[in-house]
Amino acid sequence: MQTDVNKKIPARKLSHRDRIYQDYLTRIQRGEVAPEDRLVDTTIAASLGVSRMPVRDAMMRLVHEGYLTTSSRGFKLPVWDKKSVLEVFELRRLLEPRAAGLAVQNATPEILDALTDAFANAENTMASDDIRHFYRACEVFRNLWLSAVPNTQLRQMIDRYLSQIQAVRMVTMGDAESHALIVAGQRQLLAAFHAKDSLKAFDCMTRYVYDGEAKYLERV
Amino acid sequence: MQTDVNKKIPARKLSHRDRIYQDYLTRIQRGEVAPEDRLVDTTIAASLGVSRMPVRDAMMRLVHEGYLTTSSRGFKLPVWDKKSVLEVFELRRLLEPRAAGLAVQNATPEILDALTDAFANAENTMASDDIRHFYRACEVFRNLWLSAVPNTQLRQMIDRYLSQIQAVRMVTMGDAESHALIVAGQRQLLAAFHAKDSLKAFDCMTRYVYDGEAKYLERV
DNA sequence: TTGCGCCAAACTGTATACTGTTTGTACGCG
DNA sequence: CGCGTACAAACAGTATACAGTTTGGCGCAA
Repeated sequence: MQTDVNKKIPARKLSHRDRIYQDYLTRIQRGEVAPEDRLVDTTIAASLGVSRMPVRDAMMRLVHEGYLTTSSRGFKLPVWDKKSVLEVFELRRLLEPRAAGLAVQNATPEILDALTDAFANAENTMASDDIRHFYRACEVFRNLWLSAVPNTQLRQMIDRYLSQIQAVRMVTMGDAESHALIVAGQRQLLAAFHAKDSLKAFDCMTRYVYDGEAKYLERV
Repeated sequence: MQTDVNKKIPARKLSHRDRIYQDYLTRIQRGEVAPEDRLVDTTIAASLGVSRMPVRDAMMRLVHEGYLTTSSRGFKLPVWDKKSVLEVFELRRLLEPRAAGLAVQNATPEILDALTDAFANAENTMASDDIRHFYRACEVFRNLWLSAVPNTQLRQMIDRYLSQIQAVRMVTMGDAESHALIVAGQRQLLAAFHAKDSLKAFDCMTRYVYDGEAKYLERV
């Protein structure tokens, strides 16, 4: 099919496979894929006007990274049982406080400013009707402080499991109480960043994760 | 080509892709792939009597998991710079002490026995001429106590980065001093397991990782 | 109506082919 | 002898085809 649309531009480095991977990764991370959706490579390929192979490659990569599962009838979102979610909370308690502390030590003024803006945005959209919008603001805030973590390996690990438990976060995102908790945690973390207080960042990240776990346990 | 050798046996669940993946994963983990080796899908496919696709799938999976890199001329082992290695040591300090503590609490008598045997094996082969043999014994010991970690997510994370820095471990495995350090660490950990002392396991794992890092820094 | 089995469609895994790109090399020009 | 260029081979990405397997539904019988 039409694979040679714009071959003249050498800046076009990304292959179909990588673009499809990125596309569906962000879709999954944004919660735009429903648990009942069945992602079938042939269907997606037809809709994109490419062959099955690059779609298949992208889907299988997502499977290996834990974002999808393959169940002999299309790719689907994995179901996270309570045990796995609690295990991830334990991981978060181990990694994120340290990451926050390191990020504080490493944050540039630009990141600080961006973080301040992102927090204001999240705070404003907290009471918004559109939960999705609030969620996106939180995502921006998180990605910002994570970008200041100098330990690349650590950052990638956090990135990985955080987006995997996306569906779970949607669950606890339902009520206003959780929103207030999240924004309060962000506020404290932001204060720690401004104060260059890495220990405070460590502590408030610890509390933040614990609070999140408690909220999750409240709602099953 | 011959894909239908033994289709009658329904237990034969593994696809070519998965078998090739497993095969090369263990080869990489065992250090049987040299840094200068170039793994080319067509060549491997020809040698295995299968088509390029399953080999390619397996290689790309290994790439995405960090075991290989794709450099426009075959797949090769990734080069780990000092910074990345130190970052992984930081990760290990965060995760492995906790994992060891949990493993102690969760270890069954069978695992304890196996661990004792594995330690004896490692101790015996320490002075052996065959470094590879000693290394394998250490691998067995490590996999054993890791198998007792109840937190699956945590275990998988440790598994992932540990085998990635395989090449690095080969570096520090060179001298007898390191061997003694490793065996001493294993002895203490084993004692903690027998004493059901999870805090001791936590502490001695912490020291073990620190010692490993120091040894690495000695040898650049 | 319910249970059983069969069949067609859906889907996965693999094979093969083709295209575009990169790399190594050898030849020609300076 | 050095340097650039062009050509061939190697290799990655994608397309297409096909076989084997699973699934869901339909018909038939109890």
